[in-house]
Amino acid sequence: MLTEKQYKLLLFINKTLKETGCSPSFDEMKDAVGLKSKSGIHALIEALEERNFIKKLPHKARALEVLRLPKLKPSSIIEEEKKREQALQLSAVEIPLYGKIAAGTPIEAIANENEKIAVPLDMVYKGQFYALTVEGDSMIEGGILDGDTAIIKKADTANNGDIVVALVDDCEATLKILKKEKNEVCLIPQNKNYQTRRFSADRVKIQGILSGIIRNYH
Amino acid sequence: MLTEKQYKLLLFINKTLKETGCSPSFDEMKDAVGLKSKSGIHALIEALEERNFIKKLPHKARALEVLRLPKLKPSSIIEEEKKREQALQLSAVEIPLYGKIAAGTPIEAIANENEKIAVPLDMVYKGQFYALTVEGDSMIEGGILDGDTAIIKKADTANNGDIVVALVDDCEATLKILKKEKNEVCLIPQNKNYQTRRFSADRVKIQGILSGIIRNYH
DNA sequence: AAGCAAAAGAACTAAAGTAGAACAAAATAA
DNA sequence: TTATTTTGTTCTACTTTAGTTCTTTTGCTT
Repeated sequence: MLTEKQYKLLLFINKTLKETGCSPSFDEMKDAVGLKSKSGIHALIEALEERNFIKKLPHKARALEVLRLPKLKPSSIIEEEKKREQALQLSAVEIPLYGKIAAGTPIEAIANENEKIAVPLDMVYKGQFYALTVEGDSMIEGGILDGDTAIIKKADTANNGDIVVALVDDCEATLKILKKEKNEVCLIPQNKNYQTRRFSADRVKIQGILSGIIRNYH
Repeated sequence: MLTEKQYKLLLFINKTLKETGCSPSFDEMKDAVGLKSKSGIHALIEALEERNFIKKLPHKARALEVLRLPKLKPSSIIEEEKKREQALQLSAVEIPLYGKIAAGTPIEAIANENEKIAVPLDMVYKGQFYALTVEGDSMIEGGILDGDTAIIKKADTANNGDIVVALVDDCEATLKILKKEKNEVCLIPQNKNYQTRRFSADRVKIQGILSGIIRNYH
Protein backbone atom coordinates (compact mmCIF):
# COMPACT_ATOMS: atom_id res chain seq x y z
CA MET A 1 0.00 0.00 0.00
CA LEU A 2 2.83 2.42 0.75
CA THR A 3 6.28 3.23 -0.46
CA GLU A 4 9.21 3.19 1.91
CA LYS A 5 9.34 6.95 2.30
CA GLN A 6 5.63 7.21 2.78
CA TYR A 7 5.74 4.58 5.47
CA LYS A 8 8.67 6.19 7.21
CA LEU A 9 6.96 9.55 7.25
CA LEU A 10 3.71 8.05 8.47
CA LEU A 11 5.51 6.42 11.37
CA PHE A 12 7.21 9.68 12.24
CA ILE A 13 3.96 11.64 12.18
CA ASN A 14 2.29 9.05 14.32
CA LYS A 15 5.15 9.03 16.78
CA THR A 16 5.38 12.77 17.28
CA LEU A 17 1.63 12.99 17.47
CA LYS A 18 1.59 10.47 20.29
CA GLU A 19 4.58 11.90 22.07
CA THR A 20 3.92 15.59 21.84
CA GLY A 21 0.23 15.73 21.05
CA CYS A 22 0.88 18.03 18.15
CA SER A 23 1.73 17.55 14.52
CA PRO A 24 5.25 17.96 13.25
CA SER A 25 5.97 20.81 10.85
CA PHE A 26 7.11 20.22 7.30
CA ASP A 27 10.62 21.19 8.24
CA GLU A 28 10.72 18.76 11.13
CA MET A 29 9.42 16.07 8.85
CA LYS A 30 11.95 16.74 6.14
CA ASP A 31 14.72 16.38 8.69
CA ALA A 32 13.21 13.24 10.12
CA VAL A 33 12.89 11.58 6.74
CA GLY A 34 16.21 12.90 5.51
CA LEU A 35 15.21 15.35 2.83
CA LYS A 36 16.70 18.73 2.17
CA SER A 37 13.57 20.33 0.85
CA LYS A 38 10.05 20.31 2.20
CA SER A 39 8.49 20.10 -1.20
CA GLY A 40 9.07 16.40 -1.05
CA ILE A 41 7.17 16.19 2.21
CA HIS A 42 4.24 17.85 0.54
CA ALA A 43 4.12 15.14 -2.07
CA LEU A 44 4.40 12.41 0.53
CA ILE A 45 1.62 13.92 2.61
CA GLU A 46 -0.62 14.04 -0.42
CA ALA A 47 0.11 10.43 -1.19
CA LEU A 48 -0.66 9.41 2.38
CA GLU A 49 -3.89 11.36 2.29
CA GLU A 50 -4.89 9.83 -1.02
CA ARG A 51 -4.34 6.39 0.48
CA ASN A 52 -6.38 7.33 3.53
CA PHE A 53 -3.68 6.97 6.10
CA ILE A 54 -3.85 10.56 7.29
CA LYS A 55 -6.26 13.46 7.20
CA LYS A 56 -5.16 17.02 6.86
CA LEU A 57 -6.79 20.43 7.34
CA PRO A 58 -5.59 22.39 4.35
CA HIS A 59 -3.83 25.64 5.02
CA LYS A 60 -3.65 24.95 8.69
CA ALA A 61 -0.36 24.59 10.42
CA ARG A 62 0.42 21.35 12.22
CA ALA A 63 -3.02 19.92 11.58
CA LEU A 64 -2.40 16.32 10.65
CA GLU A 65 -4.29 13.33 11.89
CA VAL A 66 -3.34 9.69 11.51
CA LEU A 67 -6.31 7.63 10.42
CA ARG A 68 -4.68 4.20 10.43
CA LEU A 69 -1.39 2.36 10.28
CA PRO A 70 -0.57 -0.65 8.17
CA LYS A 71 -1.00 -3.63 10.43
CA LEU A 72 2.19 -5.55 10.71
CA LYS A 73 2.67 -9.02 11.97
CA PRO A 74 4.53 -8.98 15.29
CA SER A 75 8.19 -9.47 14.60
CA SER A 76 8.31 -12.36 17.05
CA ILE A 77 5.89 -14.30 14.88
CA ILE A 78 7.85 -13.47 11.76
CA GLU A 79 11.02 -14.75 13.40
CA GLU A 80 9.32 -17.90 14.46
CA GLU A 81 8.03 -18.58 11.00
CA LYS A 82 11.43 -18.01 9.48
CA LYS A 83 13.01 -20.39 11.94
CA ARG A 84 10.48 -23.08 11.20
CA GLU A 85 11.04 -22.64 7.49
CA GLN A 86 14.78 -22.86 7.94
CA ALA A 87 14.57 -25.89 10.15
CA LEU A 88 12.58 -27.66 7.49
CA GLN A 89 15.07 -26.87 4.83
CA LEU A 90 18.21 -27.11 6.87
CA SER A 91 17.84 -30.44 8.57
CA ALA A 92 18.69 -32.60 5.59
CA VAL A 93 19.14 -32.41 1.87
CA GLU A 94 18.97 -34.98 -0.84
CA ILE A 95 21.83 -35.84 -3.12
CA PRO A 96 21.95 -38.33 -5.94
CA LEU A 97 23.22 -41.84 -5.29
CA TYR A 98 25.32 -42.70 -8.28
CA GLY A 99 26.11 -46.34 -7.72
CA LYS A 100 29.07 -48.33 -6.53
CA ILE A 101 32.63 -47.27 -6.57
CA ALA A 102 35.47 -49.59 -7.50
CA ALA A 103 33.12 -50.89 -10.14
CA GLY A 104 35.39 -50.06 -13.00
CA THR A 105 33.31 -47.50 -14.82
CA PRO A 106 33.40 -43.72 -14.82
CA ILE A 107 30.90 -42.27 -12.43
CA GLU A 108 29.32 -40.07 -15.06
CA ALA A 109 28.36 -43.16 -16.99
CA ILE A 110 26.29 -44.67 -14.25
CA ALA A 111 24.68 -41.49 -13.01
CA ASN A 112 21.12 -42.23 -12.13
CA GLU A 113 19.25 -39.13 -11.14
CA ASN A 114 16.38 -41.10 -9.73
CA GLU A 115 18.01 -42.74 -6.80
CA LYS A 116 18.65 -40.30 -4.04
CA ILE A 117 19.73 -40.36 -0.48
CA ALA A 118 19.17 -37.91 2.33
CA VAL A 119 22.17 -36.73 4.25
CA PRO A 120 22.52 -34.42 7.23
CA LEU A 121 23.06 -30.90 6.07
CA ASP A 122 26.36 -30.36 7.81
CA MET A 123 27.90 -32.84 5.44
CA VAL A 124 27.08 -30.87 2.34
CA TYR A 125 27.70 -27.30 3.39
CA LYS A 126 28.95 -25.93 0.13
CA GLY A 127 29.40 -27.32 -3.35
CA GLN A 128 27.93 -30.17 -5.31
CA PHE A 129 27.71 -33.61 -3.77
CA TYR A 130 26.83 -37.11 -4.68
CA ALA A 131 26.87 -40.46 -2.95
CA LEU A 132 28.56 -43.75 -3.77
CA THR A 133 28.29 -47.17 -2.25
CA VAL A 134 31.72 -48.41 -1.24
CA GLU A 135 32.69 -51.82 -2.52
CA GLY A 136 35.64 -53.73 -1.24
CA ASP A 137 37.87 -53.36 1.76
CA SER A 138 40.77 -51.40 0.37
CA MET A 139 40.14 -48.53 2.82
CA ILE A 140 39.20 -50.60 5.82
CA GLU A 141 41.98 -49.29 8.01
CA GLY A 142 40.63 -45.83 7.51
CA GLY A 143 37.29 -46.95 8.85
CA ILE A 144 35.65 -47.23 5.45
CA LEU A 145 33.94 -50.57 5.11
CA ASP A 146 32.42 -52.55 2.30
CA GLY A 147 28.84 -51.34 1.84
CA ASP A 148 29.34 -47.93 3.41
CA THR A 149 27.80 -44.94 1.66
CA ALA A 150 30.41 -42.37 0.76
CA ILE A 151 29.36 -38.73 0.50
CA ILE A 152 31.54 -37.13 -2.17
CA LYS A 153 32.05 -33.48 -2.92
CA LYS A 154 32.50 -32.83 -6.60
CA ALA A 155 35.96 -31.53 -7.37
CA ASP A 156 38.60 -31.94 -10.04
CA THR A 157 41.53 -31.11 -7.85
CA ALA A 158 42.51 -32.16 -4.36
CA ASN A 159 45.32 -31.89 -1.86
CA ASN A 160 47.77 -34.51 -0.72
CA GLY A 161 46.19 -36.64 1.97
CA ASP A 162 42.63 -36.15 0.78
CA ILE A 163 40.60 -39.25 0.19
CA VAL A 164 39.44 -38.89 -3.39
CA VAL A 165 37.39 -40.56 -6.05
CA ALA A 166 39.96 -41.05 -8.79
CA LEU A 167 39.24 -42.16 -12.32
CA VAL A 168 42.15 -44.01 -13.90
CA ASP A 169 42.41 -44.22 -17.70
CA ASP A 170 38.82 -43.11 -17.97
CA CYS A 171 37.58 -46.51 -16.99
CA GLU A 172 38.26 -47.37 -13.39
CA ALA A 173 37.05 -45.38 -10.43
CA THR A 174 38.45 -45.95 -6.97
CA LEU A 175 38.41 -44.37 -3.54
CA LYS A 176 41.93 -43.80 -2.27
CA ILE A 177 44.20 -41.40 -0.49
CA LEU A 178 45.77 -38.97 -2.92
CA LYS A 179 49.45 -38.16 -3.07
CA LYS A 180 50.90 -36.06 -5.86
CA GLU A 181 54.57 -36.37 -6.80
CA LYS A 182 56.01 -34.30 -9.61
CA ASN A 183 54.33 -35.71 -12.68
CA GLU A 184 52.98 -38.74 -10.94
CA VAL A 185 50.02 -39.48 -8.79
CA CYS A 186 49.90 -42.07 -6.03
CA LEU A 187 46.66 -43.70 -4.99
CA ILE A 188 47.20 -45.09 -1.52
CA PRO A 189 44.86 -47.70 -0.06
CA GLN A 190 44.32 -48.13 3.66
CA ASN A 191 44.78 -51.86 3.85
CA LYS A 192 48.06 -53.69 4.24
CA ASN A 193 46.98 -56.28 1.71
CA TYR A 194 46.72 -53.70 -1.06
CA GLN A 195 49.53 -51.81 -2.68
CA THR A 196 49.90 -48.18 -3.51
CA ARG A 197 49.46 -47.61 -7.22
CA ARG A 198 51.38 -44.97 -9.09
CA PHE A 199 50.31 -43.39 -12.37
CA SER A 200 51.49 -40.59 -14.59
CA ALA A 201 49.42 -37.54 -13.78
CA ASP A 202 47.57 -37.48 -17.10
CA ARG A 203 46.04 -40.89 -16.53
CA VAL A 204 44.26 -39.92 -13.33
CA LYS A 205 41.25 -37.65 -13.07
CA ILE A 206 39.95 -36.50 -9.69
CA GLN A 207 36.18 -36.78 -9.55
CA GLY A 208 35.52 -35.78 -5.99
CA ILE A 209 36.74 -35.60 -2.41
CA LEU A 210 35.35 -37.75 0.36
CA SER A 211 33.23 -35.60 2.62
CA GLY A 212 31.42 -38.11 4.80
CA ILE A 213 30.56 -41.70 5.48
CA ILE A 214 27.18 -43.13 6.33
CA ARG A 215 26.90 -46.70 7.51
CA ASN A 216 23.88 -48.76 8.29
CA TYR A 217 23.91 -51.77 10.59
CA HIS A 218 21.06 -54.13 9.95
CA MET B 1 -9.98 -20.73 -7.90
CA LEU B 2 -6.50 -19.34 -8.27
CA THR B 3 -3.65 -20.56 -10.36
CA GLU B 4 -0.41 -21.54 -8.71
CA LYS B 5 1.36 -18.35 -9.77
CA GLN B 6 -1.49 -16.15 -8.67
CA TYR B 7 -1.56 -17.84 -5.30
CA LYS B 8 2.15 -17.53 -4.81
CA LEU B 9 2.09 -13.87 -5.76
CA LEU B 10 -0.83 -13.13 -3.46
CA LEU B 11 0.97 -14.73 -0.56
CA PHE B 12 4.11 -12.78 -1.32
CA ILE B 13 2.28 -9.46 -1.48
CA ASN B 14 0.54 -10.22 1.76
CA LYS B 15 3.75 -11.26 3.44
CA THR B 16 5.62 -8.17 2.30
CA LEU B 17 2.84 -5.89 3.47
CA LYS B 18 2.68 -7.52 6.86
CA GLU B 19 6.39 -7.60 7.36
CA THR B 20 7.47 -4.25 6.00
CA GLY B 21 4.29 -2.18 5.75
CA CYS B 22 5.21 -1.37 2.15
CA SER B 23 4.01 -2.82 -1.12
CA PRO B 24 6.48 -4.76 -3.20
CA SER B 25 7.44 -3.42 -6.62
CA PHE B 26 6.85 -5.33 -9.82
CA ASP B 27 10.51 -6.24 -9.98
CA GLU B 28 10.54 -7.60 -6.46
CA MET B 29 7.43 -9.60 -7.22
CA LYS B 30 8.85 -11.08 -10.37
CA ASP B 31 11.84 -12.31 -8.41
CA ALA B 32 9.67 -13.73 -5.66
CA VAL B 33 7.45 -15.65 -8.05
CA GLY B 34 10.33 -16.72 -10.24
CA LEU B 35 9.61 -14.82 -13.42
CA LYS B 36 12.21 -13.06 -15.48
CA SER B 37 9.99 -10.31 -16.79
CA LYS B 38 7.61 -8.05 -14.94
CA SER B 39 5.06 -8.10 -17.71
CA GLY B 40 3.88 -11.38 -16.33
CA ILE B 41 3.33 -9.80 -12.93
CA HIS B 42 1.07 -7.27 -14.56
CA ALA B 43 -1.18 -10.02 -15.85
CA LEU B 44 -1.22 -11.78 -12.48
CA ILE B 45 -2.07 -8.58 -10.66
CA GLU B 46 -4.96 -7.92 -13.00
CA ALA B 47 -6.25 -11.42 -12.48
CA LEU B 48 -6.03 -11.05 -8.71
CA GLU B 49 -7.80 -7.73 -8.85
CA GLU B 50 -10.52 -9.08 -11.06
CA ARG B 51 -11.15 -11.80 -8.53
CA ASN B 52 -11.21 -9.28 -5.70
CA PHE B 53 -8.22 -10.55 -3.82
CA ILE B 54 -6.34 -7.30 -4.06
CA LYS B 55 -7.03 -3.64 -4.72
CA LYS B 56 -4.72 -1.42 -6.63
CA LEU B 57 -4.44 2.31 -7.25
CA PRO B 58 -3.82 2.38 -10.98
CA HIS B 59 -0.74 4.18 -12.13
CA LYS B 60 0.60 4.48 -8.64
CA ALA B 61 3.76 2.85 -7.45
CA ARG B 62 3.65 0.36 -4.61
CA ALA B 63 -0.03 0.88 -3.99
CA LEU B 64 -1.36 -2.62 -3.50
CA GLU B 65 -3.69 -3.79 -0.81
CA VAL B 66 -4.75 -7.31 0.01
CA LEU B 67 -8.50 -7.62 0.43
CA ARG B 68 -8.69 -11.27 1.37
CA LEU B 69 -6.84 -14.53 1.20
CA PRO B 70 -8.21 -17.66 -0.40
CA LYS B 71 -9.49 -20.28 1.98
CA LEU B 72 -8.44 -22.95 -0.48
CA LYS B 73 -4.99 -23.47 -1.88
CA PRO B 74 -4.61 -24.41 -5.52
CA SER B 75 -4.43 -28.17 -5.78
CA SER B 76 -1.02 -27.97 -7.41
CA ILE B 77 0.31 -26.22 -4.31
CA ILE B 78 -1.26 -28.77 -2.01
CA GLU B 79 0.31 -31.60 -3.92
CA GLU B 80 3.66 -29.92 -3.89
CA GLU B 81 3.47 -29.44 -0.15
CA LYS B 82 2.51 -33.04 0.40
CA LYS B 83 5.37 -34.25 -1.70
CA ARG B 84 7.87 -32.09 0.06
CA GLU B 85 6.58 -33.13 3.45
CA GLN B 86 6.70 -36.76 2.49
CA ALA B 87 10.13 -36.46 1.01
CA LEU B 88 11.38 -34.84 4.17
CA GLN B 89 9.77 -37.36 6.42
CA LEU B 90 10.84 -40.23 4.30
CA SER B 91 14.34 -39.09 3.81
CA ALA B 92 15.45 -37.81 7.15
CA VAL B 93 14.36 -37.37 10.70
CA GLU B 94 15.85 -35.62 13.65
CA ILE B 95 17.06 -37.44 16.70
CA PRO B 96 18.68 -36.05 19.83
CA LEU B 97 22.44 -35.94 20.11
CA TYR B 98 23.19 -36.98 23.65
CA GLY B 99 26.87 -36.38 23.96
CA LYS B 100 29.99 -38.50 23.95
CA ILE B 101 30.23 -42.13 24.70
CA ALA B 102 33.07 -43.64 26.68
CA ALA B 103 32.84 -40.57 28.81
CA GLY B 104 32.21 -42.47 31.97
CA THR B 105 28.71 -41.26 32.79
CA PRO B 106 25.31 -42.76 32.17
CA ILE B 107 23.77 -41.48 29.00
CA GLU B 108 20.58 -40.39 30.70
CA ALA B 109 22.56 -37.98 32.79
CA ILE B 110 23.90 -36.03 29.87
CA ALA B 111 20.76 -36.02 27.76
CA ASN B 112 20.41 -32.65 26.13
CA GLU B 113 17.17 -32.33 24.23
CA ASN B 114 18.32 -29.23 22.46
CA GLU B 115 21.07 -30.61 20.35
CA LYS B 116 19.73 -32.64 17.47
CA ILE B 117 21.04 -34.21 14.36
CA ALA B 118 19.30 -35.17 11.14
CA VAL B 119 19.83 -38.69 9.91
CA PRO B 120 18.64 -40.57 6.85
CA LEU B 121 15.39 -42.29 7.55
CA ASP B 122 16.51 -45.77 6.64
CA MET B 123 18.72 -45.69 9.70
CA VAL B 124 15.84 -45.18 12.07
CA TYR B 125 13.11 -47.34 10.63
CA LYS B 126 11.42 -48.38 13.83
CA GLY B 127 11.89 -47.56 17.46
CA GLN B 128 13.47 -44.74 19.40
CA PHE B 129 16.88 -43.47 18.45
CA TYR B 130 19.52 -41.14 19.68
CA ALA B 131 23.00 -40.17 18.63
CA LEU B 132 26.34 -40.25 20.40
CA THR B 133 29.72 -38.94 19.48
CA VAL B 134 32.29 -41.73 19.60
CA GLU B 135 35.37 -41.09 21.67
CA GLY B 136 38.45 -43.24 21.52
CA ASP B 137 39.64 -45.89 19.16
CA SER B 138 38.49 -49.06 20.88
CA MET B 139 36.31 -50.02 17.89
CA ILE B 140 38.65 -48.86 15.16
CA GLU B 141 38.96 -52.26 13.54
CA GLY B 142 35.21 -52.29 13.08
CA GLY B 143 35.46 -49.05 11.14
CA ILE B 144 34.27 -46.88 14.00
CA LEU B 145 36.63 -43.98 14.48
CA ASP B 146 37.16 -41.36 17.12
CA GLY B 147 34.74 -38.52 16.43
CA ASP B 148 32.21 -40.55 14.47
CA THR B 149 28.55 -40.04 15.23
CA ALA B 150 26.89 -43.26 16.32
CA ILE B 151 23.18 -43.69 15.69
CA ILE B 152 21.80 -45.82 18.50
CA LYS B 153 18.48 -47.58 18.76
CA LYS B 154 17.11 -47.62 22.27
CA ALA B 155 16.97 -51.11 23.64
CA ASP B 156 17.58 -52.90 26.92
CA THR B 157 18.38 -56.24 25.42
CA ALA B 158 20.52 -57.29 22.51
CA ASN B 159 21.85 -60.35 20.75
CA ASN B 160 25.31 -61.75 20.70
CA GLY B 161 27.37 -59.95 18.14
CA ASP B 162 25.45 -56.70 18.31
CA ILE B 163 27.42 -53.56 18.90
CA VAL B 164 25.80 -52.06 21.95
CA VAL B 165 25.93 -49.11 24.26
CA ALA B 166 26.55 -50.76 27.60
CA LEU B 167 26.42 -49.11 30.99
CA VAL B 168 28.66 -50.76 33.53
CA ASP B 169 27.99 -50.31 37.26
CA ASP B 170 25.67 -47.40 36.43
CA CYS B 171 28.59 -45.17 35.78
CA GLU B 172 30.52 -46.05 32.67
CA ALA B 173 29.04 -46.18 29.17
CA THR B 174 30.94 -47.81 26.32
CA LEU B 175 30.34 -48.97 22.79
CA LYS B 176 31.36 -52.59 22.36
CA ILE B 177 30.40 -55.90 20.81
CA LEU B 178 28.14 -57.86 23.09
CA LYS B 179 28.60 -61.47 24.01
CA LYS B 180 26.48 -63.14 26.67
CA GLU B 181 27.76 -66.17 28.51
CA LYS B 182 25.65 -67.84 31.20
CA ASN B 183 25.60 -65.26 33.97
CA GLU B 184 28.32 -63.18 32.49
CA VAL B 185 28.53 -60.54 29.84
CA CYS B 186 31.54 -59.91 27.61
CA LEU B 187 32.18 -56.48 26.10
CA ILE B 188 34.52 -57.00 23.18
CA PRO B 189 36.45 -54.12 21.66
CA GLN B 190 37.60 -54.09 18.06
CA ASN B 191 41.17 -53.11 18.65
CA LYS B 192 44.02 -55.43 19.40
CA ASN B 193 45.35 -53.03 21.99
CA TYR B 194 42.22 -53.34 24.10
CA GLN B 195 41.05 -56.33 26.04
CA THR B 196 37.70 -57.93 26.29
CA ARG B 197 36.10 -57.17 29.59
CA ARG B 198 33.89 -59.62 31.41
CA PHE B 199 31.26 -58.70 33.98
CA SER B 200 28.55 -60.47 35.89
CA ALA B 201 25.28 -59.92 34.09
CA ASP B 202 23.78 -57.71 36.79
CA ARG B 203 26.51 -55.13 36.46
CA VAL B 204 25.82 -54.39 32.82
CA LYS B 205 22.82 -52.56 31.43
CA ILE B 206 22.21 -52.38 27.68
CA GLN B 207 21.20 -48.89 26.66
CA GLY B 208 20.99 -49.31 22.92
CA ILE B 209 22.13 -51.07 19.79
CA LEU B 210 24.32 -49.45 17.17
CA SER B 211 22.23 -48.78 14.11
CA GLY B 212 24.39 -46.53 12.02
CA ILE B 213 27.52 -44.46 11.75
CA ILE B 214 27.87 -41.00 10.32
CA ARG B 215 31.28 -39.54 9.74
CA ASN B 216 32.28 -36.10 8.58
CA TYR B 217 35.60 -35.33 6.92
CA HIS B 218 36.62 -31.71 7.14
C1' DA C 1 2.41 -29.06 -37.46
C1' DA C 2 -1.01 -25.58 -36.01
C1' DG C 3 -2.75 -23.15 -32.39
C1' DC C 4 -2.65 -21.44 -27.86
C1' DA C 5 -1.12 -19.43 -23.54
C1' DA C 6 2.47 -18.23 -20.58
C1' DA C 7 6.69 -15.91 -20.34
C1' DA C 8 10.46 -12.90 -21.83
C1' DG C 9 12.04 -8.72 -23.55
C1' DA C 10 12.15 -4.12 -24.98
C1' DA C 11 10.21 0.39 -25.34
C1' DC C 12 7.65 3.66 -23.40
C1' DT C 13 5.10 6.44 -19.90
C1' DA C 14 4.24 7.75 -15.45
C1' DA C 15 5.16 8.29 -10.68
C1' DA C 16 8.33 8.90 -6.87
C1' DG C 17 12.12 11.15 -4.99
C1' DT C 18 15.21 15.23 -4.71
C1' DA C 19 16.31 20.03 -4.56
C1' DG C 20 15.79 25.00 -4.66
C1' DA C 21 13.27 29.04 -4.75
C1' DA C 22 9.46 32.00 -4.52
C1' DC C 23 5.41 32.96 -2.45
C1' DA C 24 0.99 32.80 0.43
C1' DA C 25 -1.30 31.95 4.46
C1' DA C 26 -1.34 31.36 9.46
C1' DA C 27 0.56 32.13 14.03
C1' DT C 28 2.91 35.04 17.02
C1' DA C 29 4.88 39.19 18.86
C1' DA C 30 5.18 44.07 19.31
C1' DT D 1 -3.64 46.78 14.49
C1' DT D 2 0.87 45.95 12.02
C1' DA D 3 5.17 43.57 11.70
C1' DT D 4 7.62 39.39 11.85
C1' DT D 5 8.26 34.68 11.91
C1' DT D 6 6.75 30.26 11.10
C1' DT D 7 4.56 27.21 8.28
C1' DG D 8 2.44 25.44 4.16
C1' DT D 9 1.87 25.60 -0.94
C1' DT D 10 3.33 25.76 -5.60
C1' DC D 11 6.46 25.68 -9.37
C1' DT D 12 10.41 24.20 -12.05
C1' DA D 13 13.93 21.01 -13.13
C1' DC D 14 15.97 16.79 -13.05
C1' DT D 15 17.09 11.73 -11.66
C1' DT D 16 15.58 7.45 -10.36
C1' DT D 17 12.31 4.04 -9.83
C1' DA D 18 8.15 1.83 -11.16
C1' DG D 19 4.14 0.53 -14.06
C1' DT D 20 2.17 -0.28 -18.69
C1' DT D 21 1.98 -1.90 -23.26
C1' DC D 22 3.38 -4.20 -27.09
C1' DT D 23 5.99 -7.63 -29.77
C1' DT D 24 8.52 -11.79 -29.84
C1' DT D 25 9.73 -16.14 -28.07
C1' DT D 26 8.93 -20.41 -25.91
C1' DG D 27 6.78 -24.45 -24.56
C1' DC D 28 2.93 -27.09 -24.57
C1' DT D 29 -1.49 -29.31 -26.22
C1' DT D 30 -4.22 -31.14 -29.75
